[in-house]
Amino acid sequence: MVKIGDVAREAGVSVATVSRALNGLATVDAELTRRVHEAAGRLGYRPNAIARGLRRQKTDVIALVISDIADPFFTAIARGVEDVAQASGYSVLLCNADEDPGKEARYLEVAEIEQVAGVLLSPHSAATDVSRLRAAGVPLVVIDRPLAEPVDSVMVRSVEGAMVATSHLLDEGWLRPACITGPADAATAQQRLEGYEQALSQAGSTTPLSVHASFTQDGGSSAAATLLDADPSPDAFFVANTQMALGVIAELKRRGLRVSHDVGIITFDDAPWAPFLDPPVSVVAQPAYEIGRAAAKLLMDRISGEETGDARSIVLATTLIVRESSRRA
Amino acid sequence: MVKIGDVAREAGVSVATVSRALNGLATVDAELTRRVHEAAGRLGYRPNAIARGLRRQKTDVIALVISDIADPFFTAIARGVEDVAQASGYSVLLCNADEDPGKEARYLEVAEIEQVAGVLLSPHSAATDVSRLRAAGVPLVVIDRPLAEPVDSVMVRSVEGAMVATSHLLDEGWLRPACITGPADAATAQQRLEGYEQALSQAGSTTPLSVHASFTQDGGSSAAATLLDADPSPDAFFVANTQMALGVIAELKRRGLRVSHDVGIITFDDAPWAPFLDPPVSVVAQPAYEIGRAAAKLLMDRISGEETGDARSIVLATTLIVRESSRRA
DNA sequence: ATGAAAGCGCTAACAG
DNA sequence: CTGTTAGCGCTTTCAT
Repeated sequence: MVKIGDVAREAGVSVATVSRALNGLATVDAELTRRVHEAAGRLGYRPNAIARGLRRQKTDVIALVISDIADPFFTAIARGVEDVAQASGYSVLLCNADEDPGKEARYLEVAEIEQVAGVLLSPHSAATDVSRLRAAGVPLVVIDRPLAEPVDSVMVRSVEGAMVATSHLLDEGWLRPACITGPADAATAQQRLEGYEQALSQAGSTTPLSVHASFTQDGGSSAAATLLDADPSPDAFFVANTQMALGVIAELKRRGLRVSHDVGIITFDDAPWAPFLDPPVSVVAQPAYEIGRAAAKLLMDRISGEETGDARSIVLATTLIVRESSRRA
Repeated sequence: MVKIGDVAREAGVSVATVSRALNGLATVDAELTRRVHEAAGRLGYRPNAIARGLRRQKTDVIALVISDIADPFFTAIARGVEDVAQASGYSVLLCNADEDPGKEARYLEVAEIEQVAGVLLSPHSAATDVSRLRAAGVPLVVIDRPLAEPVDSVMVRSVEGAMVATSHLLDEGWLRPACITGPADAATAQQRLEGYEQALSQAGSTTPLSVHASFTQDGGSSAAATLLDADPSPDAFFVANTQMALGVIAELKRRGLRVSHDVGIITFDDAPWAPFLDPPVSVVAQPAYEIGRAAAKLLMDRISGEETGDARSIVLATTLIVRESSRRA
């Protein structure tokens, strides 16, 4: 490994000068700067990020803790984050909490001991503990799901989106829409259920009918099965994410129920495949990539110290995209 | 920040003893070990990974450089990697090269300067330069795509899988199957094309008809458009990945062509949504999660020094899953 | 504008 | 078995 001392010798200057020149500290003579860069190039020198991190008490990596890497919503966020992080010279430590509070806690600890410059987090629930991070003064931006305490955040109008989706089902003439949502302790699961319930009560229609399940395809399947076995059973579903929606559709298929003829479906989040299912599925879309970008920008502002004020909150809107699955054929 | 010295004082021992006790170095008196752990707990001490990394000249993170985070194939790999890495106490720095050699090179450099313990890489092409990593003695395992030099790797029988897929199309009675594959410089794109061509020449059938495009939905769409406008045009498609397949299907729909009636389709890789499209799409599936696990295990063996021999190579099989899109209705 | 030297927090010789 | 201490490679005072 070639280190800064080697470059210094090669360039005939001190290590301090090499450090300054390489970090663009302006206070270095142009000629020396040239010699340093030349020497560094000749030697193939790469500054050791660990050593620098120790000295600076902070690294050039930010942590992104997402809830589920298999969910296109989160990978889209990841792309947004990555794009702005990279533009600012930061690497992204992508952590998949997998909707598991234990894993989430472990990753938050990793972020702490790895001295990341900041963390982006979609907290499993409002109870997620970020006290150590905050005590350590690590900039934090929360994504998609709220936290109890005030903190920078990028959210979408989740409750509103859920209301819109449910109302749309009602408008289409479905009589007993049910809600299939995520784990009871997950914030987004609660919000989507809440929006559903509000829409129902506003319409003064049927009693709510909902079930919690894991945010996965299997979760969607078993939730649908439970609901379909109930009496009376629902004739439409508002589903909390696309992975669950796939499961619901699978269960319907299994039972020979035809979407849009026998039962209506609409789901939270769009997915690349949604327009191509049989029938195409209606969704409430979230601007995932933009969420990622916005959150990363907020974080960069904190890291750079450009922003020091109170918690800022960005709230993005959802978009209802009606395809066929929610229509009554 | 509470540091090792604070714990030492609190426990009434030296920093060396704290370090040894916390790292489970056995050579510490049980009573002292207890006191150290107690003190550490009381103080909420977390060892600084950066400082440790500098001293040990190596961190507890491995880098996983994948080609496209939007591709379910790679996210499944990521899950496999993460699961074994975590079990061994490693964090994963997940890097999305985005099929861009420039980004890939940058991430490889990040891996180097961040002193990661090892790297898992799905190289964009055989020309991907890993010389610096190797010179630095960083353990490397290559995934999914071969490298020119000998190195630990986990591959699938890609060419064979492509042959099986193409032969299946021929067996179903399609007369002019075309191949839609990835960028010309991407190794997997080449392999899939190669298998396609071999199947065709073996069958002594029509001249090959293929086009390279980006591994995305848009890539699939435009490739399909090009092919469909050709004369004579193909009556079936072997598509190199699921994202492209979605694009092909979109283009077909746009033109009013019905899959399995007017044209057949089969794609490399399975996807959760594949069974639910209209019609369900046939695939050649890869054991993505297993690939991730196997690769991570290989890497762990190298990192631990348990394995020091020549490059090992694991080759996994693909599975033909016939649904409806490839059938001739 | 440049250099010498002091650390960042930890681990691992080395001494005892 | 435990403590003292020398670094890991870098940045950043502090002198000059």
